[in-house]
Amino acid sequence: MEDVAKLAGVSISTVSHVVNETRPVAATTRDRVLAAIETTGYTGNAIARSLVTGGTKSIGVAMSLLANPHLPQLLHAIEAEATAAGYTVLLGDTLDTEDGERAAVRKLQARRVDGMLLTPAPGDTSTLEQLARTGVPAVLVDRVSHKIKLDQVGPENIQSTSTLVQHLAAAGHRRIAFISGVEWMSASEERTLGYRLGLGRAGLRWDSNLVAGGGATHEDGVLAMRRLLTVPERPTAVISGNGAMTAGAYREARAHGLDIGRDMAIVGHDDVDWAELVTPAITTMTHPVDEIGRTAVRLLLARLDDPERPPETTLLHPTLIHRGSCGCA
Amino acid sequence: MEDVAKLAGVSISTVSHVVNETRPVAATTRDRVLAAIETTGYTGNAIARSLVTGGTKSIGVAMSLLANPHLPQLLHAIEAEATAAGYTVLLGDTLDTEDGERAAVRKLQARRVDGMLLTPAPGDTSTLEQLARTGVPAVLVDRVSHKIKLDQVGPENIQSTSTLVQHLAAAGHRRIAFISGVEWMSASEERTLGYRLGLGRAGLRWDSNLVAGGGATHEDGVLAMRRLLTVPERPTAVISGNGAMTAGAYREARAHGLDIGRDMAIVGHDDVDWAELVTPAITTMTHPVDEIGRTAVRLLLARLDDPERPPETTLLHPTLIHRGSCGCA
DNA sequence: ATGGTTCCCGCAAGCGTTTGCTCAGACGAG
DNA sequence: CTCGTCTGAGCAAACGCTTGCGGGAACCAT
Repeated sequence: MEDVAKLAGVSISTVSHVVNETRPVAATTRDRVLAAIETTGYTGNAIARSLVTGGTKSIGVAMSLLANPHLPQLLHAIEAEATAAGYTVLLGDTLDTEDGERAAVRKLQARRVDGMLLTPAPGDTSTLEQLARTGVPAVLVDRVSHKIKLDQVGPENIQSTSTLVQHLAAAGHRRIAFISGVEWMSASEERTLGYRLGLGRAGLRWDSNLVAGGGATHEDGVLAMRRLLTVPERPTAVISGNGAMTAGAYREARAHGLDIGRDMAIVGHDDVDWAELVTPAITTMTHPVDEIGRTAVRLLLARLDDPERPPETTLLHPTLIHRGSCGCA
Repeated sequence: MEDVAKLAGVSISTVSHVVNETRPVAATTRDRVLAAIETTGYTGNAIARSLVTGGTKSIGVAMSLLANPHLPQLLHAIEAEATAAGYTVLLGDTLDTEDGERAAVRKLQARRVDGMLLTPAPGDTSTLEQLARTGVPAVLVDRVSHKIKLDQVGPENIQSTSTLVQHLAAAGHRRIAFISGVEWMSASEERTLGYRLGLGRAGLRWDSNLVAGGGATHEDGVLAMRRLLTVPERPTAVISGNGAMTAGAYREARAHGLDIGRDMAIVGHDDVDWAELVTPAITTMTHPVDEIGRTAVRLLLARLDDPERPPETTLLHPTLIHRGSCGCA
């Protein structure tokens, strides 16, 4: 910067003002400075800037890099939105454990990020408290909970699952089963709730035999489907609580010789990338992942702008992607 | 920090030395400082530290967040290895375009990362030159090129494709086709090379009718397979150049009523997550993604440690995941 | 001419750490 | 008792930038 100033024949403060457009500079002077910057290849030192301004223009993203099925899309959306606002993204892997989360958050804090996007690990609370205590603005992504007074963004689960039920009911199904997710996740609870809600709206009765699960993996889906196929008056349609389990259920149904779409309708949540590669392609509720990412960043920036604004929870509605596995049409 | 010093009744320089263990401090003094740190809740300011030390203990990762099929695994490995060494990961999305790449690299440089991991966008060179010019240590990940004098890590393509050919030949196939990737990627060239090499080793003749492609998407795979199915004396086995095309080829073959594994063997590269969800499951060469990520970080750290060491290119060998789609067994 | 405005721009004080120098005191040896 | 050695700790100068304050030149109206 000193070199630039010297080359342009001005003081470094003028260079600073030119770079930041922080006070009017005579056109000719500005041009000279700009030229000097060009020839010296000067790149501002964000570190030094941060030291004096107090902000780092960076946000931390703490989530499980492996457990999130939408990570690429989500990160892409976050990165784009952040970059557009002049922010950089720092990564922290929570490993989906309390300890990992604590470590990730600490690390990000030590880096003095201006704010954080966090997908909390199961069972956690202490980290959230620490966040609140240290006053680092944060918004919770994807795993939403009403008992927390923080900004949050996530998919809407109740109505969307209900939609799934109603869609199947409209196609004539009367025995609609549900493969539920792991219990500690509020998303699972909500989807289960939505299932019941949908049944009610469709005028169908809840039958505990038609609910299987409590898992999240491919294998869990296999087992759940296996069990559902043994219940008397077996279901003609199955709704799966998450992407991986949908795959397992799908395989298992086919392994039993069922023609998916005809003998058995299968629909799921989470639009995984292979959903349309299998035959029949899977009908799912697809999450507005991009929108979630962007909204999260926007919420964070809004809070950075006005720390006093009341916490806000945004639920984004999944949309039904109608493909072959539900058998209608 | 000043508060800590005051509270402990020492100078801030002593506090610094206690924190960094950078010079012996009398036990009693140290204890007092430590206690003071505890009660004040002091957390070192990484920003200020960076300003004076010149290093940021951070590395930039510049790649296409969307185009890389292994992003989660790769990022996870990178993050873990970096964190273990006390480094933080900054993200930059190249969008897989020259402009995006340039912007990402610039941004990361402005953040003064100590080094970068880069998956270069197609056709790029200018960014690499700039990197070299500005002297920011970098290692190229996944997309390797021999004409570049930088540290590089990526999958080995020639031998591994050859292995695929030989595997099929050993199962009795004589008409083995190849769906090649896009031309500008060195990985594609290498795989094509490996295909020819494998043919040679298996004592088979190269037949230009059996090479289709020049793409990367699902649709490209569909078209390539469609064409292959029209050649006289049609192939009994197909090797696909990348994951998405494998899916397309698979679908198209099945759409033609072929029983994959019996009528037609299909094997591919890139072990995508749905490879074992389809029936028959797909035999593929799976890339050692974790290893690639870890190695990349290690290479970078080594260079940070000794900037003068000669550039090194590490090729990691994919391994054959034997599943049903090749029909042998 | 002269006082008052307006425009531009330079000065210098930090921002929170690290670190080379320096120094005071304690202790042994001569 | 003096001097050389250590050990332990403080001083102050950077690091590269932002920004409040102040000053000089040019211009206008009187």
